[in-house]
Amino acid sequence: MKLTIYDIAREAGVSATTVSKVINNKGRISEKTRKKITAIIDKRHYQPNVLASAMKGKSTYTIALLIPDAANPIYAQYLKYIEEYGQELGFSVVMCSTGSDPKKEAKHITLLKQKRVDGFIIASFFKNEPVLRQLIEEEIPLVFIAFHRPELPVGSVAGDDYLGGYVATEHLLSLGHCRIGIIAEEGTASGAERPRGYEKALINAGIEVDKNLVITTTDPTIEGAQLCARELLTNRQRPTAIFGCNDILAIGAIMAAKELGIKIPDELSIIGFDNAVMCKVVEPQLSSIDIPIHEMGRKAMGLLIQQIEQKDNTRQRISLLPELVIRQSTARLNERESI
Amino acid sequence: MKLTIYDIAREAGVSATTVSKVINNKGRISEKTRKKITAIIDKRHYQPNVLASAMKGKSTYTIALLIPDAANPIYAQYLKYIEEYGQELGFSVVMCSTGSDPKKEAKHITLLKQKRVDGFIIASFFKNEPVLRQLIEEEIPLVFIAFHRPELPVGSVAGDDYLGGYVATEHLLSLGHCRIGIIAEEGTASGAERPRGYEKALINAGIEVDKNLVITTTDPTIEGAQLCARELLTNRQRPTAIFGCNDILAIGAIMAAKELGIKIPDELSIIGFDNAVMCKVVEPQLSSIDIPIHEMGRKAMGLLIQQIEQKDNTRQRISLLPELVIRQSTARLNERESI
DNA sequence: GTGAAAGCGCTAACAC
DNA sequence: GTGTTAGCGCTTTCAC
Repeated sequence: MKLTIYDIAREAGVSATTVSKVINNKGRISEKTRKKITAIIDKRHYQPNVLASAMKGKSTYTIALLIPDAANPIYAQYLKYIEEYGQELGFSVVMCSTGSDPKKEAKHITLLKQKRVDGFIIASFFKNEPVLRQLIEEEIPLVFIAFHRPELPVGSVAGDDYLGGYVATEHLLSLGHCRIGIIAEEGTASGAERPRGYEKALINAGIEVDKNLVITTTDPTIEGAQLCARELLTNRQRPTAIFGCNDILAIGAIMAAKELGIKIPDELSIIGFDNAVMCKVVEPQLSSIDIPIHEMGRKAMGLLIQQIEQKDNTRQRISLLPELVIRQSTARLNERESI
Repeated sequence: MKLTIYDIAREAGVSATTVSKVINNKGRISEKTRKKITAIIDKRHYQPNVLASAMKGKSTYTIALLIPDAANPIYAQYLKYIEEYGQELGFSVVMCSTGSDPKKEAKHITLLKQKRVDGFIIASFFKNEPVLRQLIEEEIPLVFIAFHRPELPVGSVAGDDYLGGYVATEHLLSLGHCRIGIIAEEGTASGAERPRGYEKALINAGIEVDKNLVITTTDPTIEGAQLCARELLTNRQRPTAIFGCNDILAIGAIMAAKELGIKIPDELSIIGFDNAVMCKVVEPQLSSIDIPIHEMGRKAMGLLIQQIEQKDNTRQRISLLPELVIRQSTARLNERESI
């Protein structure tokens, strides 16, 4: 703890400068002194103080990840993979749960700027526009994950939510379903794109979008979705399929169907989105749209590091392709039942 | 970014010291200069450089949380609540996934010591004993969450796993089950305590522990547990109840039962541990043992902050009481079936 | 090849 | 009440 570069220098009979050069592989050092110094460093378990070197303009090798809710399994996965890649590169990641609250967002950003983190990854969305613009203006390395903001000069990587919504709906369509309900989540970026894909797929199939079949909820929990689904399923003309814009929403729909004695998939097909672990656990197992989260996490971290290290100005927008995963919750429309 | 305390001092026509004192509420400053200085700080959006003040021996207001796997929903919850409380107190938390790998553990600790984090919270367990002892020796603030190490002078907060195992087993016993299988996880702290509770409950009930009914797995996934459960259920004399030492393990058992056409809870009762969200999603809904994770997270953070701020030496060991949550996967033993 | 000196932005004695 | 000075541990010219 109290061991400094001077202690090492003294023991090696050289100056602190020389030791610093050895540590950072800079300048010309004779093989002999280099060996001697590294030997002493090892012996004493000397570890340079990152704070001090950061003070001299070097990086802190720390980045911040802002996510709405760390306990949400999907976000937890982003965190995992971002951290995993960061670790390989020698970066630490500080995790910030914002609870989607603009005040907390601002508080975190302020604090972390004071701590001189090298950059930020913002997941899913960000409400505090002024703070965001400030970040961009100050040219602090910044990357979005799980959403795009095409109008902003910020790199981003996300699953293609629009396409995912399209694919999910098309799957249902291909099974003969025409009356397809959708439960969407309000206020998130994906909450807008996925329904757009849904609408597009319907229109392409020559089906008019029925507003009675579209529900948007502000309570994206199983219970909240269950409520929505109940509404959908007690319609005079109930849908034969439901697209839940994420797996939680879809599971809420499964719950509602069970409650109402509606058989899945015989009388009702349900598809989710995200392909979370839960899909394999519910009964029936939930068909879903898989997003390559691992790849997203690494790509986002990669983008950020690029900005940090090379002062690189290219801002990429990366969309990763979703994939349909068919399980037991979707089936061909049973003509007799559909009446 | 480039605004320093000197810029503020100059603008206010005072010295940097005075500004520093205002910021830290130290020494005597006239109300007039204080007002003037704070006004300028606000106007210029000046934010002190935490690195620089940390260099002068102050804290970094950053702590590290080491967990085996960030994507595990249970750990993600610890993270969430620790971060939440930390934030209230002005602390950032850097998240480290160790993958239970001693090398990674060491790498993280080394790096974070270089970054002068104020302290560490280690979750679930820690393999690298030498590194751990080093940490203790250096008197770096340290707290364990989700496990105890009574022989070490380290504060810790955990659910009472022993009691939890006892309660789970007793619940099964009270329903008339005598042949109770258990699927445990190898290598974790809770992986040892929960089975101990199970054994104690059996012994108290006058039932001998049958080693054929105890399985320990190194693969704590649904699939891994499914394998174990299959083994248990294809025994010549199969158990009438299974205690999964965590919910994932219990869900694996549910899967195995379904696969073998064994009805739950009519022919087989299953209980899990942790009371994760998944319990409500599986069919039948899983009885489980609830651990007050929120409280654990806050208590752990509180313990750590105490050590950091007050150089407090009392090392508390806090055990939080688990609670039985009965759902649909456990039922009274059907005498006819039990033969 | 190596070292002396200056300074990153801040705080803590210790004057005044 | 306020300022001067020194220094945290490191890196970086620039001189030798």
